[in-house]
Amino acid sequence: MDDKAHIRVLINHINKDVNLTTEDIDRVSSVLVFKKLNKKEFLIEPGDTSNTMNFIVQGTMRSYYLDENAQEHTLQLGIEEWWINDLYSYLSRKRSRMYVQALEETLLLQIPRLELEKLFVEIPEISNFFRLKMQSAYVAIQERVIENMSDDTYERYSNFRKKYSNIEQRVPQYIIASYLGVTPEFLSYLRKKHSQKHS
Amino acid sequence: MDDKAHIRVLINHINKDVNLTTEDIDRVSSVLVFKKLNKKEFLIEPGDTSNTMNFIVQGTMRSYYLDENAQEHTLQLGIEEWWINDLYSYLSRKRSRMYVQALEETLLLQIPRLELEKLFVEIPEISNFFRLKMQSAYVAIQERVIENMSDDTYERYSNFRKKYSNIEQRVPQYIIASYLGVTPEFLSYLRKKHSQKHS
DNA sequence: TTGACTTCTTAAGATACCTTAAGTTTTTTA
DNA sequence: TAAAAAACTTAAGGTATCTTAAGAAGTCAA
Repeated sequence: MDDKAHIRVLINHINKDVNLTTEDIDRVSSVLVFKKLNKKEFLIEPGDTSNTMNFIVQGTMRSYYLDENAQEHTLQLGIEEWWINDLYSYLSRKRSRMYVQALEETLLLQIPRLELEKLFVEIPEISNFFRLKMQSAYVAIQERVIENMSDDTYERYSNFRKKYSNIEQRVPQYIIASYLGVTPEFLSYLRKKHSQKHS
Repeated sequence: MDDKAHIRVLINHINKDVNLTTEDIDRVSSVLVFKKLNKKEFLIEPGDTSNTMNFIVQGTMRSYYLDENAQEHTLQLGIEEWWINDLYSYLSRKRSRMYVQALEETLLLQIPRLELEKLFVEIPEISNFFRLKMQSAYVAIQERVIENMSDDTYERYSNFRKKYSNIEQRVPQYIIASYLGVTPEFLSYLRKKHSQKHS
């Protein structure tokens, strides 16, 4: 796939929610930046400030942070046609405490923040698109708070597999454990317990 | 305090983040609705769809839901000059699974959704204001996911007291427990343990 | 293709948190 | 102001999850 085709993927993605004119598309295309990351390479590290919106064209990404005991906690996972970022840093203009990392060789399309703010003024549909994205990000994360508080771990694991069946196969178990908030040992124990029960 | 003074509180609140002209203020004021709730009265119950943005002029509110074991889980608390809602229902136009309830006699100023959408078009500053609110709601809830995953319960309780020192005194312990995701008994045990250590 | 590294599993002992139940204190209501 | 209701505490016993440690399996790099 060449650059134009990659850009087309992003444009189609946006056009699922709003309607861009041909001029809009050209204008948006003009501010896009490609970024290629090797496996395990970081897009953002603690201390950085996020200055771009990042659309995954190809690959797998995650965001995570280290707690005071140097334990990893995965906040977000993403594959093709997902947005990945530390929105806290991007929105607040403060330094990130997170890592945003490629789990495979990954190709991103980035929109620099200052360009995006111009686009918001020039193209209301772009503003609407990101408002919608923001809303679904909020709803998704609230969903997560609710799930973390109520369901038991195995149920959360099941839900995760249902919801992210496409991601689950591409991500190591220990990262899924760190997403669910348990140790890899315990997740392994649960998996065994349940596979025995259902066989 | 009379109605005009109450409206002034909301306008001042908005004007901390953006700048409304006198006409803007009149226009906004014209769509506001007062709503009074008795202690324990519900603003939203499961099955309802949220159709308003709700600003607390006076009182205390919380949103919570019941899990499959009929356990309460408090998602949001709010006092004077906070917004309270089930944003999931408001944004998605779907039925809520939550309760939004007054913990004291409470006075709200409401903006109906359809009116607000008109305001977004007429007054860009209002649109900006709610975009900012949306962003800080997102950042706050992400903060909460992070905290729930890393810190131990007592630390989360301490953080809660620091962050919401004004709220903590007005809300029963069992609601704080349900916000932190532990049983009231365990929170009570932690409180004792620590008060002994620090005396 | 082998060695080195990364990921996954197993298991024993430890701990945080829950459940139940009962008693005490505080707040609300009549 | 008494009675009822709501909220808080205490304690014993139970369970979910963690920690540590070691080995097995899978993947990557020379």
